[in-house]
Amino acid sequence: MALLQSFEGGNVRKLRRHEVLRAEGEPASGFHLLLRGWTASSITMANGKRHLLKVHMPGDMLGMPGLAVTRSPDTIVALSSAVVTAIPREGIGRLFEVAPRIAALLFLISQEERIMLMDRLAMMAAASAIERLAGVILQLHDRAVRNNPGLGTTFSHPLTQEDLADLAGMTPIYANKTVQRLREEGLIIWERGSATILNPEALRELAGIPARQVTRELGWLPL
Amino acid sequence: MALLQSFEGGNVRKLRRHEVLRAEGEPASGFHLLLRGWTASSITMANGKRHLLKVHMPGDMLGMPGLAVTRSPDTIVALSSAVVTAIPREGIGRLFEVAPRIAALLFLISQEERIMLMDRLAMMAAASAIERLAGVILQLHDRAVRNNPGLGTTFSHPLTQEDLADLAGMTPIYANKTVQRLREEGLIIWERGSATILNPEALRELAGIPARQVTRELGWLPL
DNA sequence: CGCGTCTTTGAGTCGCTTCAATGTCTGTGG
DNA sequence: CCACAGACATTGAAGCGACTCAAAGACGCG
Repeated sequence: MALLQSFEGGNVRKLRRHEVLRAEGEPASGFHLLLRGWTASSITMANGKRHLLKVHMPGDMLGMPGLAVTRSPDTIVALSSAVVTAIPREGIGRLFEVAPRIAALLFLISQEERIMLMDRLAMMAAASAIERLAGVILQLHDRAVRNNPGLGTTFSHPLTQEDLADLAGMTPIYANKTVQRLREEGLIIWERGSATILNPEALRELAGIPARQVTRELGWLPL
Repeated sequence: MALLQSFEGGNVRKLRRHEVLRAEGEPASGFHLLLRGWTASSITMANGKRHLLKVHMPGDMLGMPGLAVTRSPDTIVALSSAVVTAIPREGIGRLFEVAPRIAALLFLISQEERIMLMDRLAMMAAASAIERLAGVILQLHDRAVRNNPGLGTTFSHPLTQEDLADLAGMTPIYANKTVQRLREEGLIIWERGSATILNPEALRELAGIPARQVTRELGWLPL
């Protein structure tokens, strides 16, 4: 990450909540690193419905898939006030030349991202509303913990219930009713600004997708 | 692709239809290259429902995301009789050392895969059954064309309507009814073994996600 | 020719959406 | 410090899209 930042040109940008960093269809020739705050990647369909693909937390790389296509496939929007730094694609090119191990790690991170998308895809396509919502909240917590080891079962977030609905693929009204069901069953606490996982095991079983464990054995990577 | 094959040890394997190459949860220390036939990647959830994440066609790399985790996240199953060749992860490691440009191209392919998953995710979460099915069939055709430029609007496939249902996230019964709606509206022909896109524009508009164009400008990659 | 796989059809039910309205919080200006 | 406005959360009722259950037809393979 520090190495990546060394390729930037001090190109830091501050975003206010709801401000768009990059819209679908715009040409894009690089990606961004999220330094502070939360952002999200979304796709708006021809039928007008919006879906939040992923929520980004500090340390995440934004807009990487856009490197492969001429026009940005997704819209990147700030969920809270946020700070990002732009990284030109030439930085990635250099990385593959001078730091093959880092490049390979970046490759592995992309595979992890694929797995997260695969899990979300399976859930959205084959799970009920309450299962989907359980999965979404669980994934948020998992990622909050990963970015901040030592975090307990409570994490803070800037999400509205409408954001949650767009993440879980349902109506805000039904998201509200489903949150209440999860509350009544003693699985979570959900309030403005923060959430708590009360029963991680039950929640994960409800979500229906197992926790993934990242490979630690990396001897096959270049040095 | 030829370079990748040079890393294999003649480790070719033939699969019969419905045979599983690699099941969810199994440890896996490499990936595969599909030489002939079609396979698919699927996830089965705790509630028992199966979802087909992606259909693979000859030339596709199978099980790449598994490199990042200790246990295979998905099940790879043959949709027709198929031939694959195993590629150990050490091959990938070497690639990043000796062929940075190829490694970078592999990285870009992973980003394309991410975009395909993002599109599918948005569709499954935010589109109606007929829109989802239109999108699925369109993506199959797009990929068939990409693997075989010069192909017209008809492509052959080994998919049953149940496979189609698992791809589009719906019941086989409803998939059947939805296929018939698409037929009645003159958008497609769907029969055992082959399919034809009758009205690509209308189908794409129905699907609600624009066609993506791959970057041709690759000057920023290492040589 | 017959059996298994796949496709098609119909009826009843339920999960989720839509529409409409009320209640509650948060920040901001007077 | 209070009043107000806008954003967000909550509630209820009606409607529809997709599922479930059940059964019959068609295809293709041995």
